[in-house]
Amino acid sequence: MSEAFKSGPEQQRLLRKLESIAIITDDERQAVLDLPLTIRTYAPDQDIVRDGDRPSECCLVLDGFTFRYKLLTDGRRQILAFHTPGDIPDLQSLHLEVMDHSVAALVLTRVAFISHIDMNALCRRYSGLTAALWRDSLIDAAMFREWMVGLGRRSAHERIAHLLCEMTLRLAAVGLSDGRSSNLPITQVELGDALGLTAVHVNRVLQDLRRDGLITLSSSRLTVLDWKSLRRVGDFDPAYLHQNRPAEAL
Amino acid sequence: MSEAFKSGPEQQRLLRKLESIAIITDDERQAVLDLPLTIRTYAPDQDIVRDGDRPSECCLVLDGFTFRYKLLTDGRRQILAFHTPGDIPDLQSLHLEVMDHSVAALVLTRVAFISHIDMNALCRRYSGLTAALWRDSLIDAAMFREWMVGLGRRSAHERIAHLLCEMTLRLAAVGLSDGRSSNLPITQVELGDALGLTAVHVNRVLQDLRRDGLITLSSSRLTVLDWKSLRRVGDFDPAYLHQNRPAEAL
DNA sequence: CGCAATATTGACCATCATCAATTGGCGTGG
DNA sequence: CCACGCCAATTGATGATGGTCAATATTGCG
Repeated sequence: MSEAFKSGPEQQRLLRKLESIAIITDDERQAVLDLPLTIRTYAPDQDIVRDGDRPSECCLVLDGFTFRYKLLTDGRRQILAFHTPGDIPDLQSLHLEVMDHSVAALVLTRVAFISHIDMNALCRRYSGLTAALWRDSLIDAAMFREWMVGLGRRSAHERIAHLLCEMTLRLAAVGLSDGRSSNLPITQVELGDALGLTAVHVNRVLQDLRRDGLITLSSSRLTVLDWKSLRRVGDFDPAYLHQNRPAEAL
Repeated sequence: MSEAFKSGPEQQRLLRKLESIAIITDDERQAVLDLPLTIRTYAPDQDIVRDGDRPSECCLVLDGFTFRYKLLTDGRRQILAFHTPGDIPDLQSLHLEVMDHSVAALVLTRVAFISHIDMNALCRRYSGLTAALWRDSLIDAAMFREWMVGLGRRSAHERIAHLLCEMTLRLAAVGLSDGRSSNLPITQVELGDALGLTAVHVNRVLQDLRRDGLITLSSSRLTVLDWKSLRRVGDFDPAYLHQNRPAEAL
């Protein structure tokens, strides 16, 4: 269930991510490729890191999906983010000792762990990598801000349309969508917990979106039939994703 | 309206903030004290940085309050955060070229600007300062996460009680509250925009909290009469603030 | 003293929650 | 191969939280 690698294809995943958010020099590239990783696999709904933990390593998503969430004392759950391959969902643990939320696998997911010690050594030697990782954590925060707008001020229809736009774009950015159809293994309960809605209401809104010919969504397959309308309904502007290359194809 | 300083009491404000979140060496301390600042003053509701801007400097709150917000196309507003003296509300602009939200003064506010060039030079030379600032931006994100939980999953009463707890604690941390009574110049409209509620509903909930003897709030003065109950109503756990010294006095 | 911003009140209503039951898809074991 | 079981999706009925609209009171302040 757990294996250590030296310079396999897993490091490449991290490298591609970093190169997508900053310019990486040859030295830095090599240092990333030399990073020791520990690979582990998680079942759906299994926790990877828990609220209150004091992690000594960060996790990098390799295959599958993860999500971050917080639980209220009475069991209500708020999902804070969904993560795709290349993401480091608990990067913040590098500088915040104790976790203020949990990270779990959404589906069967392969994860690579990088020790904080190695990560810090890397950052101390290469200020370019520090900047890249810092920037990554800032984009993370930018996505929280946009979700706050949805939770606070958007209607259920707007929120759902917005999320579908965001996920399609993000999956396309890592080659997991052609911008039209994607594998999106998120249940309606999870959508509700992410968007501050009940699963029942999510269901009804999805039916509206289907009826209006905007999307198709069944057995984990999302297809955007009418990108323009979906984008309009969700009032979606991808600026907050801070992707350098504009998604002109969409 | 704008003045340049060398090593005045304004740098002290920044230093105290950094020392509250990380250990700072003597060299680093001196470097912060030598930081060139530009001081400006803003009227209530005046924008300091705007959504879409490409700032070349960061702003440090000296006196007063600021808030960050996003506007929807139809005018709805979501307030993302309130900031007190010592905070750097747009620190993320150091690594994200274009602003994805705006920063404005809540009341008459004095702000110090630090150029990105100076900031980056400082970070390149002192990795401890980089870590401190990075950590600060991660605490910022942690607060967004907690607010997301409120917006998505808490009732109006819970949200308001939670915010009042948070503000009291944060103001106490910078010496602007004794933990009981504080100057909190936030209108009910602004509270609503921060909490995803209407001003009318905020008004009604505040009346409940007053009637139940939890707080007193009028003419910008908040007094917590029953901290324990307020904390219980808001389901408030300050862990997400990542303050090192626990607020045992409360 | 008199505006202008903020707070407050009342009546009415919409969105979304709650509760409960049913359906459908799919993997598994007999 | 099919029945069972489980999980996710769907449907219906009902209701509460919080929104909307509009008027009035209060407060701060020049």
